[in-house]
Amino acid sequence: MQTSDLIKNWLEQLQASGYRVTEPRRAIVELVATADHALSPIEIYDSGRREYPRLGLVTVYRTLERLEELGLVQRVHSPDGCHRYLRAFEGHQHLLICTRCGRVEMFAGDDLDPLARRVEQATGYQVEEHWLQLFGVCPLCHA
Amino acid sequence: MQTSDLIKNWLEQLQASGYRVTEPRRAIVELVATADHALSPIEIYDSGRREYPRLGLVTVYRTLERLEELGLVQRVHSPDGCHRYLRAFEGHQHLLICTRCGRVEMFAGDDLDPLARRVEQATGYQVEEHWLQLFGVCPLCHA
DNA sequence: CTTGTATTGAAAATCATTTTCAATTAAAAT
DNA sequence: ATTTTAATTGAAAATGATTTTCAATACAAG
Repeated sequence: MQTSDLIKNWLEQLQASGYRVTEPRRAIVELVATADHALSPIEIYDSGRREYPRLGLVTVYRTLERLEELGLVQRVHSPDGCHRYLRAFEGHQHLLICTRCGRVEMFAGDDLDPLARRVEQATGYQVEEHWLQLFGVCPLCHA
Repeated sequence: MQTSDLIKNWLEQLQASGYRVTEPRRAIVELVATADHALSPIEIYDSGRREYPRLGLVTVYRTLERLEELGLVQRVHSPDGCHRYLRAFEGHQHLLICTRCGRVEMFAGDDLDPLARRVEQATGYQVEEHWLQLFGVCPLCHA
């Protein structure tokens, strides 16, 4: 899919879910849908203001919330405790992070559901969320 | 190892690393070394004050920092973004954390290696480390 | 027992995030 | 096209977690 189509698609999904398509949302969607790395709310705010100067940080948070609801973005937990947001691909995705340059790759993780279910049975827990991250060195950093 | 020995051991390690053994630290170590679930700083503060009423929250944070340095506790990232601290165990363990009470179960390092190798081939990354946490509600918190 | 320094806790600062609320604006209804 | 109506917005203030500052305290070395 072309990036312009992706943006259009996200906006359509917002609308189809009963949300309005507004200028601030357009600016945020444009950034997040096309980003090649995970963005923090403040980064989105700063970049977004270049596109739409009246943008408020609160709107960034609220829009990310909506996009997460719709499964369009996924939250990334940084070791420092603050959150970043990444475009979600289909299905549940896990992260592979380069320990040298910080680049983030995603990979499919359906594999974990059987494990989660096995652990549920063994422990009696109701597993709600799982979080898997791999750390490694990306091909570019090998050189 | 007896819990009393564990506490003594932690305090000795603090001292051996050039840190002083103080009343506040004793109270904090007593709590964290013997806890059966991951504790948040504020929980440690509240419980710790029963043992040593003049305890300050700042000291809790600082002591946890020291204990983490020494590899005695490990930090656990909650989905809500705040941190909990857990006595570090030997070997590679994965965590299942109750999002209500912070109780932690451990399950054996069920082989993620095949997955890691598959991801390596797909991405060209050299995977060095993996980190898996499950979040859920424990049986006790269902009631 | 004295002394030097690590440690402490209260208060204030910082940082991420949420809430409140009056003004604005998208989109449905006319 | 214009009106209407409710969703949305952004500024400011509130919140919650964590960090910094700094003068007072207390551990442990001498």
